[in-house]
Amino acid sequence: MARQSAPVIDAHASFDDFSTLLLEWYDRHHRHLPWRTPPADTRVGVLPDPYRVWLSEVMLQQTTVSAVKSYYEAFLAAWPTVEALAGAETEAVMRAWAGLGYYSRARNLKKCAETVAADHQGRFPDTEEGLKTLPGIGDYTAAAISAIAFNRPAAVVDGNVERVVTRLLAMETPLPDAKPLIRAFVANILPADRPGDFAQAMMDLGATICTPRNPACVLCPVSADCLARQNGTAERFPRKAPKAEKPLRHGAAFVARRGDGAVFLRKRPPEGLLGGMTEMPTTGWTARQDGETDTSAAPFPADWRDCGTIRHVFTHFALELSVYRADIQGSGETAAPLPAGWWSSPEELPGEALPTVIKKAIEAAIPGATKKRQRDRKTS
DNA sequence: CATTCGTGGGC
DNA sequence: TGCCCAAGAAT
Repeated sequence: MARQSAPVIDAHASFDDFSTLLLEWYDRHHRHLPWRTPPADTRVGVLPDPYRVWLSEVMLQQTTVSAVKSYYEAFLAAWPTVEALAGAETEAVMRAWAGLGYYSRARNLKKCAETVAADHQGRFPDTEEGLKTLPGIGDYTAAAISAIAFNRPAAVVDGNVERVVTRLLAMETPLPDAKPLIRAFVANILPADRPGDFAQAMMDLGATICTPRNPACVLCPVSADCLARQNGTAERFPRKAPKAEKPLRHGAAFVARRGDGAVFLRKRPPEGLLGGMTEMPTTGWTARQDGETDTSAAPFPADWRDCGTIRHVFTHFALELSVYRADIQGSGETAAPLPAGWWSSPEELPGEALPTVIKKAIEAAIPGATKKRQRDRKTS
């Protein structure tokens, strides 16, 4: 829209001091994060390990900093280099990723490490174009790695930057249509000397000052440049296309417990929802509830007992899962042959590649079963 | 290009 | 409680 391109051009001149003010703020108020090299170091040419930048950026895709921290530390301890990760077992990576969500990221992480180790001598490409050829690295992550790990002038646009820029310009164009305009604006104001710090400064500003609700405009280093601030409409940006409503799906899950406490598990298909992760036998999750028990869909005949229903909300649908438990006598022999899978002992179960929704279902059937064993509580 | 992909926290 | 959101990518 012509109406939107004009402000971007005008902005270039009037936002001349923007980067200076933002970087001065970042030098004093930047967040301290495990994967970050502080500006005192980057300013003298000390850059972070690209492997660590990549690992953190993939984990941070649609995921909060607080959720990522412990996973990042665990991955770095288990696999300190891209070669180490390339040599890991995929199943070990899936177990370590369990609970973080968006599990295709874990498989792509492993594939990417293998490619970098085998085809790039263990070194990540330094250009956006080169990085984007790798699995799991898209527009944002390629720009972020190029800027942060190699200090190249890439326009890094994530959700934070979208919010900051649409407010600065009071941009009426809704997302995602506004994305090219935002990228062009960022490319125009990008400081040639500190592109990595600039990218992180924009994200820190969005995360700590220019927040979705109740932005702290009074503390903002660039509030004088902000059109939404002048209009008192910061919270109205960014504008977004209306979202589709979430359908409700139903299903049933079957927790078979052996005499020694082991639980029967299987692996989900490698692609799609919770791809490659571990679960107990379940029905499909599109079946309509008919008011009758679902035990006719059980993986084998047994005395299936109703353990209630759990609810779980995914990105694009909600799930009501009926949970059943059967106690199998002896060492797991059933009236019918078992489907593909394995028995997981009480010691192994907490470390399996169990998504959160599956853990919730197991907990409904066997309280405490997925929790890592705690030391005996002393009655102090 | 619209849809498909998790989860936990904040209000 | 329900809705929004978080350093998006793949198809």
